[in-house]
Amino acid sequence: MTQLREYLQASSYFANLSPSEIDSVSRLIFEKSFAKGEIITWEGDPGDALYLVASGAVKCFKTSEEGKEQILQIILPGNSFNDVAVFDGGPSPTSAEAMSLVSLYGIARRDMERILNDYPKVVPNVVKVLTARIRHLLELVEDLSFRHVINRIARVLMEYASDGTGSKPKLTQQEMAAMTGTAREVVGRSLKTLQEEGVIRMERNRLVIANKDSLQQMASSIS
Amino acid sequence: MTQLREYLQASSYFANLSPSEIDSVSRLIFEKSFAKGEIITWEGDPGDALYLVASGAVKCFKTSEEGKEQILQIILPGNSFNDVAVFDGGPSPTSAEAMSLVSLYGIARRDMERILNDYPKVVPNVVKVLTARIRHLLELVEDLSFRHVINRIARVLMEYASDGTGSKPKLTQQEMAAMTGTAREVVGRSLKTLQEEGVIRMERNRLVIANKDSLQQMASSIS
DNA sequence: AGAGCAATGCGACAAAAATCACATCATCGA
DNA sequence: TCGATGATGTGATTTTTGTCGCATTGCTCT
Repeated sequence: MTQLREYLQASSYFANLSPSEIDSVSRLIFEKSFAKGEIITWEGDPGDALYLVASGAVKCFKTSEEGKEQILQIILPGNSFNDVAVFDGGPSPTSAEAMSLVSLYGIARRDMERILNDYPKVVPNVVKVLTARIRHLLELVEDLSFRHVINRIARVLMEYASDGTGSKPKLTQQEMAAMTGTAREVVGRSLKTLQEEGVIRMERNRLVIANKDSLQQMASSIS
Repeated sequence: MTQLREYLQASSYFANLSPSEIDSVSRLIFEKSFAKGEIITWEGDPGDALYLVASGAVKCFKTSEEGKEQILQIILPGNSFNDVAVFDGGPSPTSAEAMSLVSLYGIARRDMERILNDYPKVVPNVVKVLTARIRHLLELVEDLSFRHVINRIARVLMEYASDGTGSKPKLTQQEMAAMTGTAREVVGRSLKTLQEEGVIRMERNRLVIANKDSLQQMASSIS
């Protein structure tokens, strides 16, 4: 329980609440776990609850009629998903799947409404989370519209290079493809190219950034 | 002035305020006009003010280093832009340009903060505007990632077919290209294809939807 | 009316990305 | 330890999209 309170204290939604307020909020939270590969929410489901990731990683994605997948965001510990549907009452715009063993803190929609009402201090936080989401999506659009696949992949590598905390999951080529809106084979070939250019290196089945500067350059350049 | 109050009464931000509250809000608003082609906000500018479109049309877009343009949204009367930067205090993520003679109602950031503070009833509206923006961007990502150019164009045609109110501006091929993330020539070819298939028709320099059903089908299909 | 400029039309070609078809490699359970 | 399954590597080929170059057309502003 103390763990939960500490988590809330550090979360983007409740960072500025007093200990006693945190305490009230914590009483509304339920916990839930999912095994790797399990679906947490389906696109189109009603947004019954908002989830905060306590541990593990969750991917938010859309699926096309033809089965292609586009990952919109990988949610790491400390961040939330399913916010949009909870706040506007509409159907969830994306599906969410556990990328690893995941444990979540959930808040039912009703309770979130109550919290917003009772603790107006939370409002600016909500607004910040939503605007951050918008900025993130704008970047994704920019990526899809302006950059070539190899540059998008460089960006993914920059962002998801393991930081030692182990919170960022190792990505498969399939997942990188879903993040960059392309096909798995194309990712493989791009990685090969990056390798030939000495930007990255494969070490015993592990991808290592060999030249961070040139990767950064690839990540920001357009062509 | 009455006009302004009526406008606010109907706007997504202030719809549920009482007449006297609307009155106070209206005193904070300044008016501004722009000629067709004028830039209203540059990407990267501080978000000093939020704008509501009173008349005309405004395009929000990003520009790549190479000069390619991606339109994110066309803002028609009743809707707002520059919200994100105003609410999170960061630089504006997009540029905005007048697509026609435009008149705007502006609210300075400070004043918007004050309004949010004084009239908590506005909060849910803000949240709704932001979530709507997120949903719209998710659709754009879906489009860019899943659909071919010709299907995206069909969607644009469906959405921007003149509705008789005259608020939707006639789009050039260049603009459709910027909306669908492609090149002008490709738009031209796609329109030609749609024409050959009898889906649309060109009448004295005016594009007419000949078969709404098949256009709808093109717009929703993936391949 | 005509100059000038923006918007189009269109063919030819280049480039990027998608698709197919397999072979190979890793890893994780039983 | 041995399959089975999932993840990769890779060539060949097709589709789609992007680019170039230029001719036309249409509109706007004197």
